[in-house]
Amino acid sequence: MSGAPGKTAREVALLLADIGTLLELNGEDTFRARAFTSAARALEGVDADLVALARADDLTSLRGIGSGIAKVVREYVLTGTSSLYEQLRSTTPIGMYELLRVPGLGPKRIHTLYQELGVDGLDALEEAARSGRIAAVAGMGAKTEAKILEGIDFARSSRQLRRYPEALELAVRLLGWLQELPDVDAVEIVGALRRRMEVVDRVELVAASGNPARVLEAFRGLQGLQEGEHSADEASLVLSDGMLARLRCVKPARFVAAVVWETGSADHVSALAERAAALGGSFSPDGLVLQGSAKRPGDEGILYEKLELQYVPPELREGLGELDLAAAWTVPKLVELEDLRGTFHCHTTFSDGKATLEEMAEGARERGWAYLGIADHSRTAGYAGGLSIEQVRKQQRDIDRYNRSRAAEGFDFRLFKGIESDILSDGSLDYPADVLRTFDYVVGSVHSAFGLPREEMTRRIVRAAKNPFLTIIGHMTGRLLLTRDAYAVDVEEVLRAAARSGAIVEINANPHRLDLDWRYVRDAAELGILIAINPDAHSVTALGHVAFGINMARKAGLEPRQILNTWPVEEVAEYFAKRKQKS
DNA sequence: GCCGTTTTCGGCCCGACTGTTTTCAGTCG
Repeated sequence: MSGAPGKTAREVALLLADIGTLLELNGEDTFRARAFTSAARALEGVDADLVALARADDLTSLRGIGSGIAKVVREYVLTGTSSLYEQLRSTTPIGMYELLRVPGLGPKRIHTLYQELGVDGLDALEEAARSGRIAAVAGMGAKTEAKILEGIDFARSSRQLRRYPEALELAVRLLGWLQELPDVDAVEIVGALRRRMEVVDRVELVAASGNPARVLEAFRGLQGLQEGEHSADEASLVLSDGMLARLRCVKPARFVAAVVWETGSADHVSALAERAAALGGSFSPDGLVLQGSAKRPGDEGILYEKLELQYVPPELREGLGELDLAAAWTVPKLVELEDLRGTFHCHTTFSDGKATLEEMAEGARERGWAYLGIADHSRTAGYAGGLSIEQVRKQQRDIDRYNRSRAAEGFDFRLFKGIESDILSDGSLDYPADVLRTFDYVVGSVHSAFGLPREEMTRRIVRAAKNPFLTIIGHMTGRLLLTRDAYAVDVEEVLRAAARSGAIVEINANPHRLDLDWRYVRDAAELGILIAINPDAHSVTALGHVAFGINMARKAGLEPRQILNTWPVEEVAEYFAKRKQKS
């Protein structure tokens, strides 16, 4: 759990990104800070042995890394620490990070507020705003102050929360550490994380041991963690970055029941308890009792069976009616990652992607996929290198050429010609009809004018959903988890329009989005809407984001057939062609 | 701090929007 040398590229990327943020917060030159940020991004997808490169003095061969950053990386991978990072950390109050979560506050203003008013965290920010001192700072005024005050609640509410991948990473490390303990017989990640929730407020684990007290003692002694609350069979710790970790440790005979108890939502678990009571028994944190005797189910399936229920996968244990399905033995056979044969929303170097068309295609083939849809940004998205009509034509020629050469080589793989077209303010798409017609499919997304009134935004997206050129509605609400709320839109109304027009709805699998929200995906599925799981990948590695989308599809109870990317290539092509015929 | 067949210095994705301003800075996507 500590900083041994031999860092992975990912760990180095995290360090460089953190340094970039710290430099910004310290009011350093924007371009210097950006150099660290872009070096971090460049390293994210790199599969290089940084230790070897550092030893060979060859780090600068990597794009985005010059002599200055090479020194930082070298020190970090060889010694496990970075003096630049330590120095920045020691002079930057920890609360400054939280200020970045306040909408309307960027690094410049944060630095100014720190210099002028000593604002070093959310509490100080609120105090300064309430006393009217922010409006008095040069360059800011009453409106800025009011907006900041509004944003503080948002920043506070997301303080302890973590997105799934970050929480999972921590949980896996704790899991590995626990598995190494000689006293531990078994460990399982439980709670919201095991239910694959998109955001969690804590990491929870259950361990089995003949000596729970000793395991909990070791857990409480973990390096770098402060002790929180604890009771007889559990301990909680607040980690240095504010995340909460909780361990429950029980005797092996109680393990399975404890795992089920700690995994389900409160509603799911109380429904299980009701079920046990109806059978004349009981289900509690201590275990399952039926016919007067304590049961020791060997696995979770047996526990559900003893309650005369079909097994319920963790993703569905939310208390949303899943026990009715389990009692009727009609739990859906949930989609799995292996069911995917391709995906449809990927970017390339034609717009703001990091990998070329060919690299993305090869990445998809290596995953065993049969097809990949390329959907770069459309021309209005200037900030993301959106494609002019000429570039569209060029890309389509490249795709045709690629497909021909694969076919000639006998490979069973196909690229689809798509585009992520901006849905403009009036609900129209971003190219004239004669250009839209040339795509196999169109993902329509909102990237601008987020502040439209709810009715207008709904009208805008409904109009797009009715447009026969639009095939898939991309990230429906524009939310960025823990960063930006969904814009105001009547999702139900858009879904009804999509159901009528035959538009597909995307689960954007980027772990920062996971949009459409799985709760609405349930509604979409009930309306018979077809779902696409799209990684919104800007690199080959990010194709793997589809796994997060699968999590959401499973939470929504989807079976493979309800998801376009599980279909064989011929059926997908046919669906696209039919959709276009309506235009 | 990075980068280079317009540059080893002087740029750095770029345009819309907002609020603060009297010509622009900061944020956002």
